[in-house]
Parts: sequence; C-alpha cells; structure tokens
Amino acid sequence: MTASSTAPALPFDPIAKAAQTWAERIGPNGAMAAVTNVMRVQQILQAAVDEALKPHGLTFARYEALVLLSFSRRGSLPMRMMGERLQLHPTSITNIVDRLEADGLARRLPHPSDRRTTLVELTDAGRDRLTAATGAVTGADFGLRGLDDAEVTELSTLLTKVRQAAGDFA
Amino acid sequence: MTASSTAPALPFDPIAKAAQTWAERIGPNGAMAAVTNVMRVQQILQAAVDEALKPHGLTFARYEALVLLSFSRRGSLPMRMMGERLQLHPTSITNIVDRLEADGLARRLPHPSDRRTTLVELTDAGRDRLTAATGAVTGADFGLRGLDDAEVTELSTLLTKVRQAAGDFA
DNA sequence: CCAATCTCAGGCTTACTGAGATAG
DNA sequence: CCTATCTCAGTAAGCCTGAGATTG
Repeated sequence: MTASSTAPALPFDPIAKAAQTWAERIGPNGAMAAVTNVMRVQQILQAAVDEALKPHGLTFARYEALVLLSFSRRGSLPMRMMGERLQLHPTSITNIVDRLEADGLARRLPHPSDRRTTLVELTDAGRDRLTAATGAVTGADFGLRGLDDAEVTELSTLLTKVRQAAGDFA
Repeated sequence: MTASSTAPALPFDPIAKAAQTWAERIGPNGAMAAVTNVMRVQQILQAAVDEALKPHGLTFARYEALVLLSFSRRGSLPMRMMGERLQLHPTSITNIVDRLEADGLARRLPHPSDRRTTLVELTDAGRDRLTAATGAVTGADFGLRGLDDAEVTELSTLLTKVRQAAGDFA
C-alpha cells in the first residue's frame, strides 16, 4: 500500500545531486530540493508507519481516524467533522468508516437531533486496537529518526508555516 | 489527481490541536505532529505542483523524470538507473516512460552493448516541454510559500537528516 | 544454470466526480 | 425550493506482486 523502497540505497544523495546540477544549469532554487525532500520523506514515513501498523490491521489514515474519535469529548463525531479534521474527501471518510466498522473498531450511530448526520463512535475493540497500535507506532518513533527533540519541533514549525501560507487553516 | 482541498479551512490548526490533546492524554510526542505535518504538506505541495504542471500535460513524477534525463551527460539513461534515482519501482518507470513516449517527449533506445537494457532519451519536444514546465513550476515557487530562503534551506537540512537516518542513501 | 532487465497482467488502495436519497 | 449530509457507481491514477521473455 505504500511506496517503500525498491532500490538498494545509493552511495550519494540523489536530491542533493539534482539540486547541485539544477543550480549549475538553471540557477539556485532551494525550493526544488525542499519539495523533493518533502515528497521523499513522506514516502519513507508512510512506509514506516504502515509497517508498524500492519500487524494491527490498520493504515495510517484509519489510525488517524481512531485517534480523532478517541480525542472527541463524547466519544463520537459526525462524519462531516471527521472529514474537516482529517482533511479528507467525504467519500474517503465513508470508505474509512466502512472499513473500521467492518473490523468492529467503530460503529455508526444516528445523530439524535439531525437525522441527516451520522455519528461515528469507537467500540471497545477499537479502543483496545488503538492502544496497541499507538504502542507500535510510538515505539517506532513514527518512523522519524535522525532528529533530536529540538529538530523535530523545528521541523513542525517550518511545515506549519507552509500549511498556514497555503491557507490550510486560519 | 491529487488530494487538494475539500474543507473550507478550519479556524484553528487541527494538527496542533491533536498534538495538544495527545500530550495531555498520552504524553508529549512531537514526532506524531511532525509526521502528520509532513503528510499534510506533501499533499499541499503535490497539489500545487500538479496544478502548475497540468497545463503542460505533466505530473510531478513525469516532470522529475524529464529533469533527470536532461541532467544526464549523454542525454539518455537506462530505465534501471531512472528507477534508482527517482526511487521508483521498475514497473512505475515502465509506466512513466510509456506516457512520456506516447506524448513524444522521450523515446526508448536500445543499449549499444547490453541488449537487456533500454535507454531513454529526451526528444526535442521533451526538452521544450521541460523548459516551459520548469518556468511554470518555479514561477509557483513549487507551491512552497511562507518560508524565506534560510528556512527553506533549514527544512531541506532536517529532511535530509531523516532520509539519511532511514538509509535512503549512504 | 543463475542473475539482471524490462514488460505485462492483475489486483489493491485512494481520491475524485456526479447522481441520488433523505432530511433540515 | 434550496441546502446539507451521506452513500453509491464509475473513473482514473499510482504502486505493488508475480510471471514471463530476453539477454548476460
């Protein structure tokens, strides 16, 4: 399901090399290297997290959904709100909830007042699964190694700036 | 083809909020927030770059392939090497080259000495297309806004550390 | 005989569009 | 009558596995 590696690790950094050639021929452009770095690191992290979650029968998207549900005050959320928080298309939420429900980790409930709305709630099995999966994923540092705590914070700060500039949130 | 938005922008940062709740209930874990940030920023950048490339009939993956070919000394590369450099599965390379060839941007050539190997070479049309696409994508800063030059460099430095720790290159 | 390179067939996952049902 | 919420069907893309052909 995820990128993951195929190549046996190059003896040099292909992104740095491309950036160097780019600078020589086209002109300095750090954005190119930064964007490629983001793309590649995303692949690496996705593969690492999916690997840690695989024994628990979850993907990162479904894991995020479980976390979100467990964080809600009432233990349930409208599907629409899940889409907003997870930045996913409504039909993707339908798909994710379908699978969680099929695995017995969540269940759909009718909204008490708005009958258009469907609430999603964690089951006990979902809570247990989440606990186990969280252990696996934090045990693997979410695939994020090579950075100390300060650097991890710095990384989040920089990426949050990018998201804000892109209008991801107000 | 790409994530792109559905939600109308939240009034707060959902990743920061999740990180805060996580810290309260489970314990501090900056890695979770950093990983989620990488995932989301990758979506944003992918959407921005694909948008800039769409008028030129290219995806980011195909654009990267064109750049790689244009950077090669002889103007051609074996498909196997393209896979190594772009970190892609061999069948994905086949697919990308199929499309580039169908659009007349690249062509397959027999390797002069090793007949198992297929070389890929840019056509003149491919070179022109690449020039135009590069203008579009750099004109959009590769979708990377909100960071100054020093921050862009810092971002690449941090992500390169992650890649190296993950064994992406030696 | 074994390894390397590429291709093809098939399947899986994801995300989107558009349409429809139900409800406010 | 119009909007909101969710679901379903169909489409398209990407990547993967496994098998096969050709060559070294």
